Amino acid sequence: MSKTTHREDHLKALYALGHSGAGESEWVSTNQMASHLGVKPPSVTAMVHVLTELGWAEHRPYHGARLTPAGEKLALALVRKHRLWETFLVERLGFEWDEVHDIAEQLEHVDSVALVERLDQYLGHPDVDPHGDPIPKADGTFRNMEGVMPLSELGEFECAVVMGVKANDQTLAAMRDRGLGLGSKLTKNDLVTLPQAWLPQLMVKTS
Amino acid sequence: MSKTTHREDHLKALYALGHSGAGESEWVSTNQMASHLGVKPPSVTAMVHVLTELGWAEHRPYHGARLTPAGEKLALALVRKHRLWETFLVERLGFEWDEVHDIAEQLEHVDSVALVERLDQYLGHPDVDPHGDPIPKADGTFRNMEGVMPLSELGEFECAVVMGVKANDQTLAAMRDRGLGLGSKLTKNDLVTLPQAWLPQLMVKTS
DNA sequence: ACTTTTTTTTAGTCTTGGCTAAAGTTGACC
DNA sequence: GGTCAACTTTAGCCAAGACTAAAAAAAAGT
Repeated sequence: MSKTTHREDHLKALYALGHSGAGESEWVSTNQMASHLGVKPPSVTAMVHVLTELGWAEHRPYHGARLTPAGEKLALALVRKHRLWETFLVERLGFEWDEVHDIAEQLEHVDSVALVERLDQYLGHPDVDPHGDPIPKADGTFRNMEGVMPLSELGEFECAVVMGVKANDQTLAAMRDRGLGLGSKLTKNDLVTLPQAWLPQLMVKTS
Repeated sequence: MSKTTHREDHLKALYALGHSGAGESEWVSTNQMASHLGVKPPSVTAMVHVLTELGWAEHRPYHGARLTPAGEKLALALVRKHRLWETFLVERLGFEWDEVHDIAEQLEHVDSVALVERLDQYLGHPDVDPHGDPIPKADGTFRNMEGVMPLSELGEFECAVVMGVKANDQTLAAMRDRGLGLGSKLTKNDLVTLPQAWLPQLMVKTS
């Protein structure tokens, strides 16, 4: 991996782990990043220092790290690229939604602003990727995701529509085998017939 | 750059410099490779040793290096990827032929056999890239390029068609400004009106 | 054929990012 | 509040690939 790719991977980890909730960028521990990146903690400490030097992250020793606004902007651009490529792979090349993550992981590091913008245009400025995750616009704004929540947190409902999925490739493939996809309609009955592990992973909206 | 990317770049250099003529893989000097890759000769020597270890090249000290059949196969796969991506960028994303080399240089290192094959299919199994260079098939075979030669080597002719261009991005842009492209028709008159430096770069076929 | 120049390789150093082992902090539990 | 466990950082080492400077080989000139 290039110097740049390494930095980008750590930026993305910081972003991914610091935005699990709905709020602002949260402090992320070295251990969390290390296990997320498949690397040992000391390596993360070293890279966090580099990101700090670059003004992309701040570091409170023994406490954690988080993105600066500048770092957040860069991270969002990476998320944008990743999700646009995933959309391309599924919509245009005919891949399944469980096959595209690793390929997009490589494509997102290609460095060309013109390429991203042309790809976005070619795809018709999509709002969400094949997993229902919103695609940031070039200015960093997001599609509004109000009313979407995990199926496990839904109380009483009659009918819900799948708006997104948070799962690994293996689970995604299993869901596909079951006929589940974006837009699938669910009823109360599915709460007991679907694998229980899937309930927090299925992001739905009542209709 | 990753370890793999570095190796691939040296393989490609070996391929590009060893196939200028029509014959088999020729011996390439360390200096040639170094200047082609923008690197100093000792770095090339080191990498050639690595490629030799891997069975992709052979090295005759103080004489040069050349690809083994295994290395040639890998190099051809890289050329295939590069030219397919260039075709995608021009045909689908609307880039100009002088804008795509550097982007394709990055895209070609993405590692996924399925991606290349789907891309090839999506593009309709093109025979040549936007510069008229033949795109190797998955099995390594090429489109037949008989009868195509540099305009400078053409003797008497009435009308010639541009089948390919061997030029850097700057020259490509200048040719585009002149209205030159694949399929452009040329006459004897163009031999004197066109910049003389272009004559060996324009690959043509009499019609 | 011998010397000189050019090219190539070897030797040794630097940078970047990874690792293990040891030292330093933090926080939790009595 | 003291001790202990968990987590984080520092220290020191390795690998890969780049570089410069020096040695070795090949090529060229006389």
